[in-house]
Amino acid sequence: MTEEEEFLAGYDPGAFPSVAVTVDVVALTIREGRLHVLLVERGGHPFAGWRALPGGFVQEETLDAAALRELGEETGLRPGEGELDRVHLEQLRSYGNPRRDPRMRVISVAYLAFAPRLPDPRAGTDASGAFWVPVDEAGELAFDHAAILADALDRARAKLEYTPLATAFVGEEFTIAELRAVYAAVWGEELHAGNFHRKVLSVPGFVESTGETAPRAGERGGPKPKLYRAGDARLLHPALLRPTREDGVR
Amino acid sequence: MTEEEEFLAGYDPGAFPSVAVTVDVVALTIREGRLHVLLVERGGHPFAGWRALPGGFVQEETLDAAALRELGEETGLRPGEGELDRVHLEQLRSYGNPRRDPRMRVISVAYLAFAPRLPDPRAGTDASGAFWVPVDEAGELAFDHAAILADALDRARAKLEYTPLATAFVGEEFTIAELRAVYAAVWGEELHAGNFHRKVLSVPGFVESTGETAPRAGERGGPKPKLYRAGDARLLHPALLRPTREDGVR
DNA sequence: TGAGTATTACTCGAACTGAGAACAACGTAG
DNA sequence: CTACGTTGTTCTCAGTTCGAGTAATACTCA
Repeated sequence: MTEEEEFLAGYDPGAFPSVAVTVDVVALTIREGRLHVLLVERGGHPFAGWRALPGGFVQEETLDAAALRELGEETGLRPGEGELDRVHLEQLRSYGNPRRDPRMRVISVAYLAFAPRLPDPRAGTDASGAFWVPVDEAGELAFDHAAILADALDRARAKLEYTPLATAFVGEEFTIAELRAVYAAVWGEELHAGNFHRKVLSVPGFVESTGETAPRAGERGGPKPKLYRAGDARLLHPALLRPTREDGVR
Repeated sequence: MTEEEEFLAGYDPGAFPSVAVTVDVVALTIREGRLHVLLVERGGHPFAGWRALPGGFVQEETLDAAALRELGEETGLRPGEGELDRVHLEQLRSYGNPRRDPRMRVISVAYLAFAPRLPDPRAGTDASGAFWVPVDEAGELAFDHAAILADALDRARAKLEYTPLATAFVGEEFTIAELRAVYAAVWGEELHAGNFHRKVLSVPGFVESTGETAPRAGERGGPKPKLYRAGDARLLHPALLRPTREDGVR
C-alpha cells in the first residue's frame, strides 16, 4: 500500500461539511412562434403547488447525465428514442445561496436545454405535472428559479449571436425562414428577411444546402423555400449581431 | 404551525445523497507582459506535491464569498484592504465527474478572477506554497484542474471581445497602450496600435478620459500618453473582434 | 382567377475594418 | 548635447459588411 492509498483508505468523508447538490433544467423550445419553458408543479413541500424548474438530486453520475436524466423523467422521453438525442444541453451556472432552500444547504447546478418541438410532457415522479409555458408567462417560481430562468434567457439570447444554437430549435432539415422565426422568438423582435438570408448564407459553416426544396410553401403562400441542414461550425464568424441594441448597454 | 413549517421541522437532511462542494479559483493577472495564473503546491494527499488551483470547501457562505475567501487566503490579501476589492470575480462553471476526486464525490464550482498586478502571495493554510506561473508553463495539475484552467482561458479570451474585462487587469487609471498590452498578453498576438486606439475610443462606455496625461513616457521613448479610466459599459458594442481567426472555426 | 404573402436576389449609401503612413514627443546611446 | 530609434496619436484609403429598401417570382387561399 502506497502512502497515498493508505491515506485514502483511512479517509473519513464525514469530516467535511456536506451539502446536497441538485440539477435544475431550463428546457426551452419554440411552439407557435413563441419561446416556451418546461415547468413542473411541485407536489410536496417546500413550495407545494408552486411552479418550478424540473430538477432533482444528483446521483452517482456526471452532472451532464443528471441533467439529461431529469429532463427525460419530466418529459417522458428516454435517451435513445430519437427526440431526446437531438437536445442541446449545456451547463448554465451554479446557485448556492445558503438560504435558497429552506430545508438545508442545497447547491443547484442549472442546465440549459434547447430542443425542437417536443411532445407534451407527462408527469414525472417528483412532480404532479409538467407543461410548457411561454417564457413571458412563467410568473412566480419556487426557490430562486425565476432568477435562474432569467439568467438562462440572457444566455440563450446571447448564444444565438455567436453560435449556431438556433439550429437546435428546428428539425434536421429546415428553411431559412424557420431559422429566422427562431431568432425572432428568442430575441422578441422581427428581423429583416433579406439581410438575414444574406447573412446566414455568408457565415461559413452555419448552414449547408441539402439541394432540395420544401414540398410545400408556407400557410399563406410564397415560393417553396430551399432546405438546409446545420453546418459544422461551432462558432459563427462573423457573428449575427442583435439589432437595435442601444449604445453602451450597462 | 403551518403545514409547511411542520414539514420543515420534521425534515431529515441526511435522507438525501450528500456530496462535498468546493470552490476552485483560476486567478489571472499579467506580469511582465505575460498572462499568469495563481497556483498552489499541495501539501497533503491526494496529489501531494502537485500543483493545483487554489480552492477549498464551501462553508456557510455564498459561493461567491467562498471564492473570494479562498483567493484571499492564498494571496494573503484581505477584503477591505484595497487590492482585493478591485478583483473581478465571476463563476466559470461546475465540475462534477464522480471520479474527479479519489476521496469522495466532490463537486467543484470554479471561479475566474481577474486582477491587476498583485503582490507575490504567501502560503495559505491549506497549501505549502502559492505562486504566479505563466499560463503556458502551468504543466500538469492535480485533479481535473488542467481542464478547468483551459476552460478558464477560453472564457477569458472570449470575454475580452465583448466586455470591458481588460480594464480589470490594469490600474484605476491606465493608458490605451496598457490596455492593448492586456489584449496582446491574453490573446497571444500583437494588435495594430492605431486601429486598437480608434476602436477603444469609439466603443461607447469602454473608457473615459481623465483629462490628464501620464507623468512619464514609456521606457523606450514616445510622447506622454493620455490617461483613461474604465467607463460604465458592461458590454462592448460593437465588440472588439479578435484578429486572424480563421473562417468557420469548428 | 385575382389578391395577398413569402422567398430570394439585388441595390445603394453609411459604417466599420485592416493596413499603412505621418507626425510629434520622448528616452537613450553616443 | 545631439542624433536616432521608439511610441502615442491621428489620418488616409480601399475593401467589406450592414441596414434599409426594391424587385421579381412563386405559391396559397378565397
